[in-house]
Amino acid sequence: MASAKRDHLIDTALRLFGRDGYHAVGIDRVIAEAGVARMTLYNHFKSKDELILAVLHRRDERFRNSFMRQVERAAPDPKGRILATFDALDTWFASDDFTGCMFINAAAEYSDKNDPIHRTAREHKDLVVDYLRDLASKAGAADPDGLAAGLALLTEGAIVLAHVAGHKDAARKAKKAAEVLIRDAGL
Amino acid sequence: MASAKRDHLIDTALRLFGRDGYHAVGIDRVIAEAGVARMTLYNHFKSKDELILAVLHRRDERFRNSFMRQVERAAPDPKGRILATFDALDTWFASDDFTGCMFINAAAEYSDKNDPIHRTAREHKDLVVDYLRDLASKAGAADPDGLAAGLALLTEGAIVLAHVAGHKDAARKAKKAAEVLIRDAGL
DNA sequence: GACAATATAGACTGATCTGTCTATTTTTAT
DNA sequence: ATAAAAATAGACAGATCAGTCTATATTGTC
Repeated sequence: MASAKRDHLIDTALRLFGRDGYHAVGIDRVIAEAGVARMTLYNHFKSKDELILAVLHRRDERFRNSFMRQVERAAPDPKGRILATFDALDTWFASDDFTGCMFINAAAEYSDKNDPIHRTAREHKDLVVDYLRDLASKAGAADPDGLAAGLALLTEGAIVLAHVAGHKDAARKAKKAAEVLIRDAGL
Repeated sequence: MASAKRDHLIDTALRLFGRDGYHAVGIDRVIAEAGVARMTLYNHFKSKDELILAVLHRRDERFRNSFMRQVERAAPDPKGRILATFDALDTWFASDDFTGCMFINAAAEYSDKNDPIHRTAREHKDLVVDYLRDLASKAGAADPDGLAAGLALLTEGAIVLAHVAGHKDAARKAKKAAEVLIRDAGL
């Protein structure tokens, strides 16, 4: 299953889909940029949709191994980690190749809720909420579900305003609002 | 400029682009669904991109004449109107044809910040923030900019979680968080 | 070195894409 | 009624789309 070519194809497709979208990027461009033969792609993936799914899974995996780890490195305590979440967002938004969230963008292009691509996007967002709920719970919030919901709203809102509206300070604004919610939760 | 055919084309395209996305919907499908000749479309719009821009402008206009008016009808005072914003969101999310925000989705497919389509999406989001800032200011918030930013984050976050994650209660959760921010702003 | 697995280039299908052109018909306004 | 404007159907161009097939070449493994 795992192979160097397959890996390289996923990485290339991730970059292209992330920048230009899923429908706008054709198979031809993926294989050209990857420097790989057409049949190599189709030997590793049954279809373009399968490639997109592999891309989203890799993105999700990177989120866990990069974003989450960054938060965990930044602070030892749950409350500190909640706040560090918004610092990590800020870093992400500031990167040159920031083109929004691949899952939000995927759901935009595949609006059918039963489409595996949309479903994968949903699963990722549920993971984010679960992560925040876990932190809220460990931090001893009065209502962990409520706090997690508020934090998730601020997180997703920040991604949208940073990408769509170009608000460079979206993460910092979100952090300030998060501090209010955290205080309200008794922390 | 204005004509019945042109109007009908914009409405049809709005429905199709809104449901299936911008790249996924071709000119052929727009004219077929609109029951209009090919050249009729190209006589009214120079290109597909021009049609998309017309669609976004109509969507923005409908937002002002529908969403904003709904909020203004719901409450006479600024604070009440801020809260009514989230009720209006809730109604929107509950509609059968809810497929997310056309501006967020447009920015997803046209990530180049200088693309007129992306720019139009940005302008719409700025309008939303301006509207919330006006309400926050009139309500007498200590820091209208800060409150407006927080409310905008909750608004956009709710749209994303309702669409991508299918969270039916996103608007109500956002309203609860908004109440906390409003209280913190001294209202 | 031999064998099997993997990758290669590129032709090919059939569909779809945006946009142009023409020749004819319908609508509108005077 | 007549002239001008708008809409029509449909062919056409040239590009691109996803996906299949084949025949050759390059790998990696024992």
